[in-house]
Amino acid sequence: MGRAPCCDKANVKKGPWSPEEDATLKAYIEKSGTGGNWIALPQKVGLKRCGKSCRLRWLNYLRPNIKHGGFSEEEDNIICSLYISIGSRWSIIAAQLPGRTDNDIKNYWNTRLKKKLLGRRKQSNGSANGGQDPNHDSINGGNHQNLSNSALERLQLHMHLQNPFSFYNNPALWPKLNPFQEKTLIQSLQSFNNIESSLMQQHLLPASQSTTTADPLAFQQNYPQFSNPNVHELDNSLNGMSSSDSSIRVSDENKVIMDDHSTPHLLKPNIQPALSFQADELENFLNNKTIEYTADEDDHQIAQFDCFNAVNGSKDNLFWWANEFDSKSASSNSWDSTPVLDQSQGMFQDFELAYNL
DNA sequence: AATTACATCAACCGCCAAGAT
DNA sequence: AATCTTGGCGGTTGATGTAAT
Repeated sequence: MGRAPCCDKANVKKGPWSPEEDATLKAYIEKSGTGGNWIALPQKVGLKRCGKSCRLRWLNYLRPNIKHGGFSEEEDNIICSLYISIGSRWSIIAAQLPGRTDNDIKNYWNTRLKKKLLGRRKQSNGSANGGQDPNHDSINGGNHQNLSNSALERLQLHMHLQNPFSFYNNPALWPKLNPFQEKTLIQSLQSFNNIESSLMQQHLLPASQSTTTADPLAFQQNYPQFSNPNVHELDNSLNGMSSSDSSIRVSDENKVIMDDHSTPHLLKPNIQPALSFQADELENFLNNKTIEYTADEDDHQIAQFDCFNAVNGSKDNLFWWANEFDSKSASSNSWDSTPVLDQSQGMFQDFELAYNL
C-alpha cells in the first residue's frame, strides 16, 4: 500500500497557476508568512491547491529576488564544477547561486548546459536499451548498470573534457591563448586529426571505432603510440601559462586538504582514469589552470577542478564558492544553515566508483 | 500554411529523512 | 519504539513555443 496523499487530490486544482492565485499566495505569505505548515496553508489562504504546490510556487517563482534565465558564464562554471564534483545535488548547487532555484538549474543543466559541454551526440543508435539510457552504450554498457545516471554522466563529462577530440570539436572549451600559443595549438590539433584520418584510411577502422564519432578510447587503445607525442605537443604549447595558486590538495589517501585547513570542498579523485594514454599530461593540458600542481614538501596534488576555467581565465571567481561553501545553506529552498560539507563525504563515492571502472 | 520535430520550463510525483506524537 | 506528518529533494512529465521541413 502506498502512503496517504498529502491532500485531497480530487478537490485540488492542478496545472499552471493563474495571476490571481499568484497574487493571493504572495500577498498572504508576505503578510503572514507560511505559518510553518505548508499543508495547512492553502486553506488559510483560500486556494484550492495542494500545500506542496503552494510551497513550490512560492520557492520557485514568487519569493523575492528570483532570477530566471540568462545564466552567466560564471554561473555555468559553478554549475559544471559542482555537478562534476557532487552530481545532481541541485539544491546544494543552487545554494551557491544566489537567486537561482534548484528547479531552474536542473532544467538549465538538462536542456542546455549538458549539451553545451558534451555536444549534441546522437543519443540513440537503435540499441537494445531502446534509448532509455543514452549513457549505457557510450561507456561499454553492462558493467555499469549499478551506477547512477548521474555518475555515468559525470564520468562521461569528465572523460569528454579530457580527450583531445572533444576539445577539438568544442571551441567553447578552448583556453584563451596568445597568438603564438593559439597557432601552435591549432597546428597540433590538426596534426592529431590528420594522423587519425590517415589511420582510418590505412587500417579501415570500423565505423564504431571512429574517433570523430566521439569514441577516442577505442582509438587510444588501438593506437596508443600516436597519443603521447601529440599530447606532449599540446602540453608544451601551453607552457608558461601555469599558475602558482594553490587552494586544494589531495593527499595520498584521497583526502582533500585545504591550504587554510578549512573543510575540504571539492574532490578530484586521484584515481587513474580508465584511459590508457597519458591521462595526466592530457588532463594537465586540457585543464591547464584547472588542475594545478605544486611541488610542496608532501608532493601533494592540487585538485581544483573546473571545466570552464580556461574559457574565463579568471581564477578568483572559481574559488569564491569553495571558500564559502560550508557557510551557506544546503538548500536554496530553505533558510536554515545545514552544513553542506558534512554530506560531502559520501557524495564522491559513486563518482569514484565510476572512475575505478 | 500545415505539419512535424525539437527545445524549454513549470509543475507534478513519489521517495526519503527528520521531527512530532 | 513505532507510527504519523511534513518538508525537501530529484526525476519526470506535459504544455507550450519555436524551428525545420
